[in-house]
Amino acid sequence: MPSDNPYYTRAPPVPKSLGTKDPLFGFLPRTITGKQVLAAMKKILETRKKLPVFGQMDEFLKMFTNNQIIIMVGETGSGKTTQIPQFVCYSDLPHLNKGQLVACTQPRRVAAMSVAKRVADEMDVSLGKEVGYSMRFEDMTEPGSTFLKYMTDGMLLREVLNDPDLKRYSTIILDEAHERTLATDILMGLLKNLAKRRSNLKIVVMSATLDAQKFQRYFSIAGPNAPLVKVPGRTHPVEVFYTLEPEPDYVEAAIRTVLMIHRAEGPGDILLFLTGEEEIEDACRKIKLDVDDLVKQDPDSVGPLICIPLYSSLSPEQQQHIFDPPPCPRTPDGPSGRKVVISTNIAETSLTIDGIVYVVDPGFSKQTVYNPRIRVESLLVSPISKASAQQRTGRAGRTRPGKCFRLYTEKDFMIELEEQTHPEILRSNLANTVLELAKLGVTDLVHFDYVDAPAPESLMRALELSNYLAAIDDDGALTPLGAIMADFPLDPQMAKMLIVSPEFNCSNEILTIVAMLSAPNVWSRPPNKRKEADQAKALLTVSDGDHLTLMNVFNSYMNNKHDRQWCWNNYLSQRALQQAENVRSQLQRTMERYEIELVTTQDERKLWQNIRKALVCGFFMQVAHKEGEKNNYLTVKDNQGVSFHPSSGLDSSPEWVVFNEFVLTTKPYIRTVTEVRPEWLLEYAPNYFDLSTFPHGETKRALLRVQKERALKVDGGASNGRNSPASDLPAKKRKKTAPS
DNA sequence: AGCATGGAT
Repeated sequence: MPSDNPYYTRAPPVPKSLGTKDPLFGFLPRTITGKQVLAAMKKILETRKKLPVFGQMDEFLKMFTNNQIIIMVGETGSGKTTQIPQFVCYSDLPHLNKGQLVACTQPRRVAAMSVAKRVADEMDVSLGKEVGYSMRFEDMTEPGSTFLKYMTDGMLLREVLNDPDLKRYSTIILDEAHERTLATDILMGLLKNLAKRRSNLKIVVMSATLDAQKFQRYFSIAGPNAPLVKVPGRTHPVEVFYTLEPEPDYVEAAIRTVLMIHRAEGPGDILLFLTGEEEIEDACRKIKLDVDDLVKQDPDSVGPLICIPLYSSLSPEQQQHIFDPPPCPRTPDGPSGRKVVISTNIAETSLTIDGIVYVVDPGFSKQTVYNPRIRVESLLVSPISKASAQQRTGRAGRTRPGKCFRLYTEKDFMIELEEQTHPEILRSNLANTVLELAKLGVTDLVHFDYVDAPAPESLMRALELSNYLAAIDDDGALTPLGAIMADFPLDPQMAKMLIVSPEFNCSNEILTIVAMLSAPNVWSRPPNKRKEADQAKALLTVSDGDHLTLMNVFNSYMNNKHDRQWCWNNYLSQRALQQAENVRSQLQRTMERYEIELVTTQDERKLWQNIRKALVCGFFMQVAHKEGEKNNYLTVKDNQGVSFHPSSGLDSSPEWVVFNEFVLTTKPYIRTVTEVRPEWLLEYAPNYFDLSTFPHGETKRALLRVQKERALKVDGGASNGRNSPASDLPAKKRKKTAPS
């Protein structure tokens, strides 16, 4: 996406770091001497020179000069992320060619931003000018000036959709390729292909050691293997301990281990990996109680200890606590204090905590698994891979030699753990990916040159969905509607619903609902304030459907002028609501590009009905039908038994509902549920609800009854007989009447 | 009846 596009906002400059590591630390304006400046320059250069990768500059540049694609392997602390892109700039000299850029992708936003800042400092240029970064909602680049751009991998993937040749880039560096994010995997496939078309494009793939061979073989376009540059890391040794027997209860074992370390090991902070919010908060409470007991028994030998939880739904301010210093000894010469950070796998890659000397690794994490047969993504607690275990271990050796306690046997590590975590492309719903590839003209999705090919069944499921949504025709080619859908940063169901919503005179409302569904959960429910939070939620609930409740929350937030206190009083996350507002305006700009009108219906009852009709146009494959008297529902066609998620505010138990997602936690649940009428299913999704091919059962019988009633009505002249909007492009100019 | 990662657009 070009940076001169008004679609993106410029973020305020990142404030200069005041840390003691900053080469300008202690500098006071208008008092600087030449000696100070030289010292700062020397300091920057010396830090760079100490990086292992610096010694291999010449080797890298030779390899880079002579090859189009190279693989670069560097462990943590090698300096590859900050240095290699600079080396490439010295080689490419992109600033001589106006508008030319070197890009370096990162899987995470924070990394793109902080690395760009560091590199701007090293090159002595200002961030956002010569060196910049680009990610969703934040473009810190200047067209014409920026020649080195750090960006998220998803951002570059978006950019390819509109400029398949990526002509502005002289070199593209894919960093952290071993993480195998969906976006990086697709980019690898596309870039391998693009390299054949653009001989002047260079590609550098940077990864951890284990995967190098795989990438070398995959990118072997000029020989049996793509050339490799290998740089050692710079970390401290970590001693690894295993349990002798498998631990039946890993949380209990983890707590025991933390206490053991606290009593018996020397100073240094602890990092414990658990799987989720509840488990973490629980462990924090238990450890605190146990330590209090220990201190009571033996105050002279047990130091104070603080527990700090870390998971993604905490606010950035709360996350900052991981950098708090450990507590002071209770008496000047008493036993030293210790900090325990209890974290999800967010601390495995995304956040580094200095001062960690001990890691406790029970060997589990929550992972999404996709089951294409029932079209369901679910979160499961699963054993981690060897690569993950090593990554966790490494977190103990950032500042000095450390210890890692693995709560499983060495035999289990050797035999039971997989080498690598399965790449995301093998574990995901590919609906978005299929549209993106189709937009790039990839028609044979099964034979696309993937690093790891997804299961054909996953692709078939995604193609089937796209076809029912009329985004892809029966020959697998993208329809004009599909081309528009691919441009929205949304799941195809939501894109479809948004694009057809002007037909129902409710695009204004659907835009809000889609934005809310794309944002993080807005409801906060603190464990000690559950009742109050539920009461506050009840006041904002619209009993006709959870989608309408989401809309109501957003509108109330706007009516209350984004008030912080109002959010707080109503147990709502202001961060999530702000995010929804951001998404909403981004989507609105995309709508404007395609002249999709923003319209509404005045009559409130009609409006709600229209909204539900638009929902059906996108989510007709996610419909459940009530079976029997109680809260028992069966999903249509798949016949999966489901219940409403406890968070649902829908109280009337209607016969037919659409749902936004299926979640498998303690039970199969459907979350965010709204009542719909069965005749809409037949009218707006006739292909999917073709009863002649429908599985037999109560659902089919109910639909047949509806069909019969409809036929009678048509004879009475109630239907206007026009085409269903579910298969059409939106009409640009429409009458302001809602369809009957 | 009982709310469950983390990353991206």
